[in-house]
Amino acid sequence: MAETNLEEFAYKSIIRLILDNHLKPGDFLLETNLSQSLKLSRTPVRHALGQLVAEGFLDKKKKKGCFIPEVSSEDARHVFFARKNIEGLAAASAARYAVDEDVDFLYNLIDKEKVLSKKPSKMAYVRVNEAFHLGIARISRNKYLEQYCRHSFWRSHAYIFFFDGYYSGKKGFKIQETGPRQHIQIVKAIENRNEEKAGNLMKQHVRTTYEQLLIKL
Amino acid sequence: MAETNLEEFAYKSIIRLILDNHLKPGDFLLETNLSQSLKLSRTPVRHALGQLVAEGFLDKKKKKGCFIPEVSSEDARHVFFARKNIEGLAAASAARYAVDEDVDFLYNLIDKEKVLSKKPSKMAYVRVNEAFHLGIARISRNKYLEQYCRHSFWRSHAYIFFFDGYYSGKKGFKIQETGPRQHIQIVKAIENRNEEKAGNLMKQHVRTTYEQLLIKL
DNA sequence: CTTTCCACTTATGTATACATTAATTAAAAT
DNA sequence: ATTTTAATTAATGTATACATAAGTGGAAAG
Repeated sequence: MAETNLEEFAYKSIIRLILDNHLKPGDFLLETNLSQSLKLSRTPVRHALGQLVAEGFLDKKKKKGCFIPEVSSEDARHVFFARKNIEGLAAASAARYAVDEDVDFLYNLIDKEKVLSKKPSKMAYVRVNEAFHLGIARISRNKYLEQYCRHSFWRSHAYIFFFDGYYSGKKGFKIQETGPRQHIQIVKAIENRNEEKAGNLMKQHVRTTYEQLLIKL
Repeated sequence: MAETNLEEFAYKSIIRLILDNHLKPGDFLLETNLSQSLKLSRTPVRHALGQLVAEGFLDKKKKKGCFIPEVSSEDARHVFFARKNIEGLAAASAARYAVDEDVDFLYNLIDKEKVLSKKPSKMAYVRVNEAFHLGIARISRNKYLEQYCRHSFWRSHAYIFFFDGYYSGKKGFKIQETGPRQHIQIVKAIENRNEEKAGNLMKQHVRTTYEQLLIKL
């Protein structure tokens, strides 16, 4: 917490709040509340919220406040369409630029996934999954692709949380078998420097995620 | 200028400043300067700068300030790669969702381009060109694609300005013949609802822009 | 019972004073 | 002459007081 200014602290705290604290779409994040609970003035909190809005992770109504974006099936279609194609590009690019260390990194994540499949914990699974997808985005070595991947990934995640009974308190979460299996195939394609295959597998993988979501809708 | 708050005013003014006022990569945009020249307090200016940094249009050094991102041939390659593919997706999507009004809108822009080719003015040309590209992004009816298009377009524009002698004061600007011609082809593909063709033509068009840039480098 | 209007509340929007720190410059020591 | 160090500067970072407007609820009119 030290070594960083209050704006950054506020920014990270708010993200943490969003990811960990079961905030529902439509919920407001009020400057006054946040500054009280984080024990700082409104100024850095306001700045952090502005960042999150600019990045597209929060929406905002003038003179009203910032809130978790509303969900809709149309919006889900849009975000998954964008994500599918952009992550596909990133995976293809990753297959081109990956060095051995990168491949090792991805295999390590897959090992962690295997361990988690024995003792399922949604929080842990989500983290590893995120590390995998954003890891490939990073390996693409293209900061623009990476930025768009990160954005569409996080934005799509609102749906995964929302429709998986996370907010409504359903318990029956279990890790999909398809996820880890597809991850392995993607890494193999990257390892073989097969750009086209890596891209197509990633597109397919994101499509699968979307289709599993649609069933619950 | 009315009907909007000062943060928005500051935001738009700064973008305008960047696009119109010959700012070079590495140039700083200082809160104090801006607030003086825009005749408002630092607060809304600071907020606007924060937005622009969060959106990736400006870079920032802690306790130092915000500045126009540095350029490099590697970065140019990255941004044009992303832009080419994403605008390609957007054009394909536009071919799917365009209504007659949209096609009219695009043909109108092309008419304006034709007029401009007689009396070339870089500023005017750049505006119409931007309206064309962002217009297609809008017609894609996908707000995520649109956001990424807008970002990569603006970011790539830094290069077009920079290497076109805009900063260095060279005068010999003339509108490329290829640009308007390719625009017409793209609109025709959209009019015919030919998604694949529209996408490929747009990719080709952005690639052309990049190649014309590389010659000057 | 419904609608309109007005004051009231609440949260953002803005200005300003002050704190902090990265960078620079000049002085001092080796 | 070069390096170290201390003071200055110039900008951001932060807190706070106040302004403003969007939403709310209740009283008055229909």
